[in-house]
Parts: sequence; C-alpha cells; structure tokens
Amino acid sequence: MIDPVKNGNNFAPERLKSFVERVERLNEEIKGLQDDRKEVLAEAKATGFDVKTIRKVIQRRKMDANERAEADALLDMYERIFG
Amino acid sequence: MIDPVKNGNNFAPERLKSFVERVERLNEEIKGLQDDRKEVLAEAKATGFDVKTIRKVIQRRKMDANERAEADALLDMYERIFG
Amino acid sequence: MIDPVKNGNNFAPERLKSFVERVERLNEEIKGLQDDRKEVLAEAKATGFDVKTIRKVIQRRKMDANERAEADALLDMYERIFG
Amino acid sequence: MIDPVKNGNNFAPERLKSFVERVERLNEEIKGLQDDRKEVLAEAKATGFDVKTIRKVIQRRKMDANERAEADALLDMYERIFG
DNA sequence: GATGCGCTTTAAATGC
DNA sequence: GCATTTAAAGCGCATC
Repeated sequence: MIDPVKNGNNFAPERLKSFVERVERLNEEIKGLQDDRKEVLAEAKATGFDVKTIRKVIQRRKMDANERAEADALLDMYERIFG
Repeated sequence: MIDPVKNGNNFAPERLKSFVERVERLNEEIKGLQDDRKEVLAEAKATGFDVKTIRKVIQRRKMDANERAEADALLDMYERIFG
Repeated sequence: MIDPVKNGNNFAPERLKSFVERVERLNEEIKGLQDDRKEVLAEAKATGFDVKTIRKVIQRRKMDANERAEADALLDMYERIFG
Repeated sequence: MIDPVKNGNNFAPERLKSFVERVERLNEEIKGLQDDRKEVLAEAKATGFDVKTIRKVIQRRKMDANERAEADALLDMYERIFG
C-alpha cells in the first residue's frame, strides 16, 4: 500500500509548498495586469478622457440593453419623486 | 497640417473605444487568474490545509525576516498588556 | 518632575488599553447602525422597492445638480460612441 | 376600503422618501463614528503606538483563547515547512 | 457555490 | 509638490 503522506508529491509539506508557490505566482501575474490596466487608464486620462466615466461605461457594457434600460428607467422614476 | 481630432487612431472616438476595450480585455485576464487562484486554494482546502493560514503565510513571506520578527514582537508586547 | 511614562493615564499600558477599548466600543456602535441600515433596506425591499436603485439615488443626492447633470452628459457622450 | 397606494404613509413616494432619508441619516451617524475611530487611532499613533498592531490585537480579542492558540499553532506549523 | 456586505488597501482628488 | 482626505477596487467573510 502507498503511504498517502509520503507518496511523491503527496507528501504534505511539498503539497503545501506547491499550493503557496502557485498562489504567489498567480498573485504576481494579477499584479502585473492590474498595473497594465492602471497605465491604460492613466493614458486615457492624459488624452483628456474622464476615467470615472470610462469605468461606468465598462460596468454598463456588462449588462445587456434591456437591463441597462430598465435600470435607467427605475433610477429616473425614483429620482422624480425627489423633484 | 494634421487635424489632431481626426488623424488616424487619434480620432477621439476610436481612442476611447481602444482604451475601453483594452481595459475590458485586462479585466477578463485578471478575472481568469483570480478564478485560477480560487481553484488552487479550493484544492488546498480539499487536501486538508487551512486556507486562512495559507493566506497568512503568503502575506508574511512578503516581509523580510526582520520585519516579521519585529511585527511578531510588537504584537506579543501589546497582547501581554491585556494578560 | 512628573514621569511621563507612569503618570496616571499616561502609563503606557493603560493608554494602550484605553485606545483599544475605545475603538472596540466604536466598532460596536458602528455595527449596530449598520444593522439598522440593513433592516431599513430590507424593509424597503419587502415594500417592493429596488435596493440597488435606492443606493444609487443616495449616492447621487450627495452631488449637486450641476455635478449630476455633467456626469450624466459625459456618460451619454461616451456611450453614443459605442452605438 | 382603504387605498393601499394613497393611504397615509403607505403612499409609495412618501415611503421611498422615508427609506432614503432614514438610510441617509444612518450613513451620517456611521460616518461620524468612523471619524471618531480614526481620531482615536491617530491619537494612539501620536502617542507612539503602532496602529496596525492595535488592529491585530482588536481582531484577536474577538477570538477566544483556544481559537487564538490554534490559529497560532497552525501558522507556526506551516511556516516551519518553509524553513 | 453564489450573492451580498463590510473591511482593507490602494488610487484619485484637493488643499496647503 | 506633498500630504491629507475622500472615493473605488479588491479581498475575505458570512449567509442563503
């Protein structure tokens, strides 16, 4: 029978190291892409665009046209109540 | 003279589209890696490791040994005050 | 001369305890109000209102009319570019 | 019969206003307490304490002694693996 | 396992 | 230009 604790990569300490290192690697890649995104937005700002509005556009593009229209209508309805 | 507004990719609407699409693409890649990371941690948990502790280990590995020792000593000092 | 370390409440351990306890007390009060807010929103939802839209209304009411109009106009302009 | 839409405070627009205003009031109170907390931590820092460590102490005081000991032991075990 | 909520951290805006 | 204050994003927890 194979000892589950000592068998190759299943040896627990090695498995833990592997998990930690894989997560650390992913963290680095994520950080790199976040930096890239920051650069793109900085360039957009330098070009004269409004970054906050760009973020809104991106959020809204995740919705389909119906959702967007419905959300807008609801907001409009609620805001009319406050004059 | 070149019209800065209409010149090729500098035509503002195209530039805006470009920025938005680049950010959306980066968002997708980031999301993919975040999902990968979630999977790795889920696998670690399924293997019997404690995810919260793994996160602590990763945080602490960002510090050098001195920082870590100092942070630990400070916490210990403060906690002694509370018995 | 008064020893700054041992003088009454300035005795460092007591000061630390005091800071920690004050923060803990504030945390509790904040938690209570957050729970109250959650209840109000749950009641609004039960009444048939859309909570997400209510949050938007509250955010927008923080802006003055000009800011709001300008933000809306900018968003509209950007969205037209994407047809 | 009473018209549910127009009956006193059940008139929907009034109910919406009421919900929004109650939430806004709670938000203000929460903000006030958050500012108080920030002041306390700033004072602690000015007194020479480390704010990050104070936050750790507060987090750990939420756990009972057993939980704390167990969490510490687990972290120690995992860290030994990395030498 | 997915959604929402609060906390933390980081980024942006503003005042000095 | 720097530092403080405010807003947004990401992360982690808790709940369903």
